[in-house]
Amino acid sequence: MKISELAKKVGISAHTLRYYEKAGLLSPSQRNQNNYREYTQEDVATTKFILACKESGFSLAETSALLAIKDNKDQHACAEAKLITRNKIEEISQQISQLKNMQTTLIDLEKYCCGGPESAEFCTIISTLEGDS
Amino acid sequence: MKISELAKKVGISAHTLRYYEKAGLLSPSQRNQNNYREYTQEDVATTKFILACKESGFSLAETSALLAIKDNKDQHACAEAKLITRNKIEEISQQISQLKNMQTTLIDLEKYCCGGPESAEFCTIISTLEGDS
DNA sequence: CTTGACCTTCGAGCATACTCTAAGGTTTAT
DNA sequence: ATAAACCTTAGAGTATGCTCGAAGGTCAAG
Repeated sequence: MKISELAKKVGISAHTLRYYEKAGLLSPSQRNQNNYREYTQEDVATTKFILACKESGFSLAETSALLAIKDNKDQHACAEAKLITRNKIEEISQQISQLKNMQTTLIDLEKYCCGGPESAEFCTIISTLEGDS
Repeated sequence: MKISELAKKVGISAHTLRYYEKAGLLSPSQRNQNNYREYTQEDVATTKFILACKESGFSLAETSALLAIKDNKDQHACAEAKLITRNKIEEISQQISQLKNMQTTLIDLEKYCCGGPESAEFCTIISTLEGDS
C-alpha cells in the first residue's frame, strides 16, 4: 500500500510516517517504479508497534531500541527489554512526584484566595509567591 | 548591583536573567553610564517571585501574568490570580493522570517479563507491544 | 489535455526554556 | 601597559516530536 493508505489505516499523517522513517524507526520494504513507498502488512504491524510504544510513554529513541529487539529477537535477551521498561517506569515516577509537589503547592496557594472581584492588594496567591510566609 | 551579583544571589545564571528580560519578565530599574544593568533590591524580589512561580510549575507566560498582577495590585482582582492558579492545577492534574496511565501500562508490561538472559523470542514486553493480547 | 489528487525530497517552523558563542567595550589589579 | 574579569548585543544551538510548505514528478478521470 502507499503512504497515505498506511497513514489512514493507523491514524497518523503521512508526514509523520516519513518523519519516523528519517528517525530510523520504519522503512517501507520497497519502492515502486515511481519511487513511491510501498508498505506491507509487516510495515503496518511495525507502525502499530511504534504507536503502542508511544502510548506507553516511550520516546522515539527508546522505541527504536525496542524495535531492534522485536526485529531480532534471538539476538536479544529479555533483560534488555525489561531494563528499558524499568528505566522508563523510574523516569515517569520521578515526573509524577515532581508534578505532585507542584500540585500540592498550587492547591495551598489556591485554597486561601478569596477569588473575588476585590483588588489583589491582599491576594494570598500573590503574597505567597512574593515570599511573605 | 550588577547582573552577575544578582545571578549569584538568586542562584541562576546571568544569561538566564537576560533571557527573562527579553521575555519581558524582569527589567533592571536602570543602566549605569557604561550601559551595564543596575539592579535594586526590588529587582531581587521580582527575581525571587519569578523563581517561586517556576517552582510552582507556572510557565514564563503565566509568570508574566502573575507579575503584572503583583506589580499593579489595585488594577487587578483576586479572581485573576485564582483563575490562573486553577487552570494550572487542572493542567497538572491532566498531566498526572496521563503519566499514571502510562505507569500502569508499563508496570503491566514489566511484571510478566522474566528479565533473564534468555532470548527475547517469548518476551512478554515485546509481544504485548506487538499487540498479541 | 487539463484538473485534481496523489507522490517525492529538502528544509524551515513551532513550542519551551534556556545555554552558549562571537565580537567588542570596560574595569580592576599588578 | 596589560591581563583577567567583568559587561554589552545579536543570534545560533539544544532537545523532542512533529508539522508544514515549496518545488517538482506521476497518475487517473473526463
